[in-house]
Amino acid sequence: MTPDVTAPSRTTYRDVRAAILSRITDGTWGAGTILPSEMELAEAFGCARATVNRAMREIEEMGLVERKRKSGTRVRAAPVRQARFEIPLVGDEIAANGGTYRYALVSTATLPAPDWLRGRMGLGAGDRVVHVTAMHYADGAPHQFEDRWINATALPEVLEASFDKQGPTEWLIAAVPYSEVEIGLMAVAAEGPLCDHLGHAPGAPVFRVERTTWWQGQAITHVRLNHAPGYRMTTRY
Amino acid sequence: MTPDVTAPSRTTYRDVRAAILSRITDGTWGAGTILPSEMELAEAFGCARATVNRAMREIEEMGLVERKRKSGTRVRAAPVRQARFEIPLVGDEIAANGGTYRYALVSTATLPAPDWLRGRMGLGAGDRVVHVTAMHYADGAPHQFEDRWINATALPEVLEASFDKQGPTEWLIAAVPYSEVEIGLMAVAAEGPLCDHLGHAPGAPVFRVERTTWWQGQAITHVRLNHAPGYRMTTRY
DNA sequence: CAGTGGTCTAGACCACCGG
DNA sequence: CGGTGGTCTAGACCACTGT
Repeated sequence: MTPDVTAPSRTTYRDVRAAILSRITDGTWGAGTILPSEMELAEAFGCARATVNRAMREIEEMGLVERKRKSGTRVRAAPVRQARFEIPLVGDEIAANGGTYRYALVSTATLPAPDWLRGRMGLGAGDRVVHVTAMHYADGAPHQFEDRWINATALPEVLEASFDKQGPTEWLIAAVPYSEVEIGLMAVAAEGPLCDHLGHAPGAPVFRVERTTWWQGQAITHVRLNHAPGYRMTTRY
Repeated sequence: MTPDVTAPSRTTYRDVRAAILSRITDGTWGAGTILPSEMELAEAFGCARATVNRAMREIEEMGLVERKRKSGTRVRAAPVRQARFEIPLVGDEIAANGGTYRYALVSTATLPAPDWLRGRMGLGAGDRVVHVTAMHYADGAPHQFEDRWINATALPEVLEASFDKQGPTEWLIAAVPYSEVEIGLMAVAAEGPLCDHLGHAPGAPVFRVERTTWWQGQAITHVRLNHAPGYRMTTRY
């Protein structure tokens, strides 16, 4: 047997995905087009149907097509655009950008949960929380002001924790397994301690990330991450 | 043969995924743990390795585990948290919240690309752009001020387009196949026409989504979507 | 080198749903 | 009803990488 010299490796699901994607993005298969069935594509590409299926599932997940049994796969008119943003630890984010990270605890206190927090976290009247504020610096300049509340009823260990050297985020990661998270992004006006710590003028626009974390149905922590002027959250897709 | 009355259907990849997830989220498999190999899990769950593989791939995609050949699957210490935000058409977003949507064109103009835009979009000195500004209302109240620039050199049809009744986003979706997008989120201070249209006081914090769209290596459009006070972008995961 | 994940295959059965 | 996607299987080969 003379082996096939041009030895084309098998068709991979990446090949199929790329081929289909390019037909969609170059307009060959415009919005509303029904794509050939998986069987037909498998034959056309010379591969198994499972391979086409995986390619198609990924394209569907990207939001470019809509799949339904019997009716087939249709190119979406208005792609469900979804952007993915990485939510790294602030220290990692700064290091990734080549900066030097520094952490500084500002304050800690244990107190009954204020009303607005009880609503957010679904706490009862008797629940106590630990309130931590801290600063994160990049290359010596203020980068983020962290304002965090931790449910001491659900997580009594927090009463023993010190956040002198280690930020509350790191402590929580070690203390609590994976959890459900609700994130909100917004623009707010700088006021109070925020101005002092971030060097904002009062009323200046602050980019804020608000995050509430739940574990097994209980709210564990609520945090406001307030960013220094000029901060942008970006992504490509 | 008496058929199995309790007829357990086969183990699906969802079953496997749920089982593994619960062991991770309840702390049974804490951060750093090396999970059993796919073969072992397949045997344990009584299913094919491909089924375990699919479950594991999805868990990996959620950012909970890290997989490497030979070394196996390890539970991440600091989960690469990635939040997915839906980026719907503003009209759809308002309708989804039960509001009434209204669109109003504010201005259009054709002009040479200003310097800052040439940088963003990679345009040459001679390139012309169409500048469109428009308002989006929810239940009659200002919701979003859109400030968009479209590359007329790459997309000459835009010169004939009217944005009286239809927003530029809708027009672009119909005119350009799927494209690559760069998104930035930020907080800025309200100024100029923004104040008038959104009802912000000058200097008030504005949540802005900036988006640049590319198609086949060419920048097609750059848009700033400025939101009315109180706007939040939220997601859960 | 050997173990782990990465992927493909050929075949099968099933669930859904449009005509 | 019949076609389409959804999924599982058993087996195989491969690519990477720790030891």
